[in-house]
Amino acid sequence: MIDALLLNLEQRDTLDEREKTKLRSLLTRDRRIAAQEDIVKEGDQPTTSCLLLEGFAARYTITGDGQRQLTSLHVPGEFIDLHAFMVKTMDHGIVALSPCRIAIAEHSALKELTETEPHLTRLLWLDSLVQSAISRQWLVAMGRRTRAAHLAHIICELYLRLQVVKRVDANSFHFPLSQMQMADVMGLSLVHMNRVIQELRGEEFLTWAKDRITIIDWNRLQRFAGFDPTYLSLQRQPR
Amino acid sequence: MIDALLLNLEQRDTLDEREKTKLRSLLTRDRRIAAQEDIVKEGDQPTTSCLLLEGFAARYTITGDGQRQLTSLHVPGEFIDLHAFMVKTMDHGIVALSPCRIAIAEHSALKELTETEPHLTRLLWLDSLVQSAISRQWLVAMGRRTRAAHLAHIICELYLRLQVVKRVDANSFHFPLSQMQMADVMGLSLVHMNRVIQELRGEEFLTWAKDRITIIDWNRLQRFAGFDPTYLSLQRQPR
DNA sequence: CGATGCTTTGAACTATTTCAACCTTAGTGG
DNA sequence: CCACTAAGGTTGAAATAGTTCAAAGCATCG
Repeated sequence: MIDALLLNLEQRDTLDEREKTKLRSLLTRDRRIAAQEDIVKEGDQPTTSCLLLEGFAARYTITGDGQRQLTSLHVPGEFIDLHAFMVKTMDHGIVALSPCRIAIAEHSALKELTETEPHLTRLLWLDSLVQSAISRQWLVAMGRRTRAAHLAHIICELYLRLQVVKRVDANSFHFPLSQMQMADVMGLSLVHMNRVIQELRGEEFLTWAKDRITIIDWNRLQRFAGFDPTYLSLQRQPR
Repeated sequence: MIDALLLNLEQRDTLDEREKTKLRSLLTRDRRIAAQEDIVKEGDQPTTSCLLLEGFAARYTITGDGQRQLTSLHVPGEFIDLHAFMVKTMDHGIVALSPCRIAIAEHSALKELTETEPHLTRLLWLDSLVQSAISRQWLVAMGRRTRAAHLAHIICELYLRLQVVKRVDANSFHFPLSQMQMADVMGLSLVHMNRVIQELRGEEFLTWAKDRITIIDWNRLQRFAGFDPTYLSLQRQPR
């Protein structure tokens, strides 16, 4: 069930059988969530944390005047609210952007893991550090790149994150977000988002139709985006 | 020496004497850095991590076309590159925005701490989670708030973070960043940054002259910024 | 077939950048 | 002490980027 999590962690370090068993025993129950439904709401004080098994999810915040900003996108194999176990109160919501399946871990079991499994603890901590690094790159893209380069950067990043968990097929991947949802990722209006997408299409970096993105020229796209994958920490080494 | 760190951690949970001693023994050497100098460079693979003791520091990334984006600001009591101990290669630089003093911890000692001190490990992890939460709020402000509200939000946040480590004096605090540095925080041109600052001055939310910001009306500023401090996790509770 | 939700387009309006000065302050050497 | 300089702050005006409003196109579903 938790294959995607193992792919994610084993991309960055090696796990022994005992550790894998421990993780499996941590994540027992699973749950299905419909598209557009909240997985966790702002203000919640959950007693469990969720691992995304299938689908796309996002963190979001609604501002006082009702606008929405998505602050991260999540793909299978990522913990989406692991931090709730130390932070206690959710300062943001998490929404399923497509039908999702999640596995659930009790906070008491996570706390016990930090007491008895220092290596696994470090790897889960690393997972949250990679998520931080992603947020920083999003800030760079939002603040100092052109909108087209910002979008290209997001697509490069998703391509690699999805590749790790075997959700990439040749040069294409399933990507079910609407242009409005992407506008909420990039902080743009829907109209402008549409024009930015057309810019990438026009330059023939990619095709994007229905629910599928296909990269036409990875190297050119990467160069255009100013994308450097260092921040994803994708090398396997002892941590 | 590490008083600011203790203020930071004890704001969120209680520490016993043994733990405080452990932290003191971790952070031995200290170092001074001149303003505008790099504390860590992008691409470095440090074998130590730094705690900021005095001054203002920032993470930054330079884009391909030479523009700079600051992705976080740091005040005394915060670890600035704790993550390097698991992430190995720095994907961004860290610069001293004013003269800084830092304390240094060996990665080997930090790793040992994760093996023997689960409670302290969780608190350091929490510190990195709060930094994540801050990045997310910056994304919201950059994407969906007016520029004036974005600036107001940053100031509200700094006010509380500085208050925790006793760097606030009544309603004012020392703030040595130039308008160009602030423009690099907000992803704006210098000219526009200047106009946004004048907007907050004009509304009499604050005064900002020389190196000092004074809040005139905290409640009005907070309301204008759409600021909700939940994300800073400032309540003391067992973690 | 009609309804619904997402995408695309045009045009007017607003926000932001860029360029080019000028102003103010603090420090430096004569 | 004063003239000079450098760095940061402020201003105006033209150019570019992004939003808003309004409408039309295009699939999918019952």
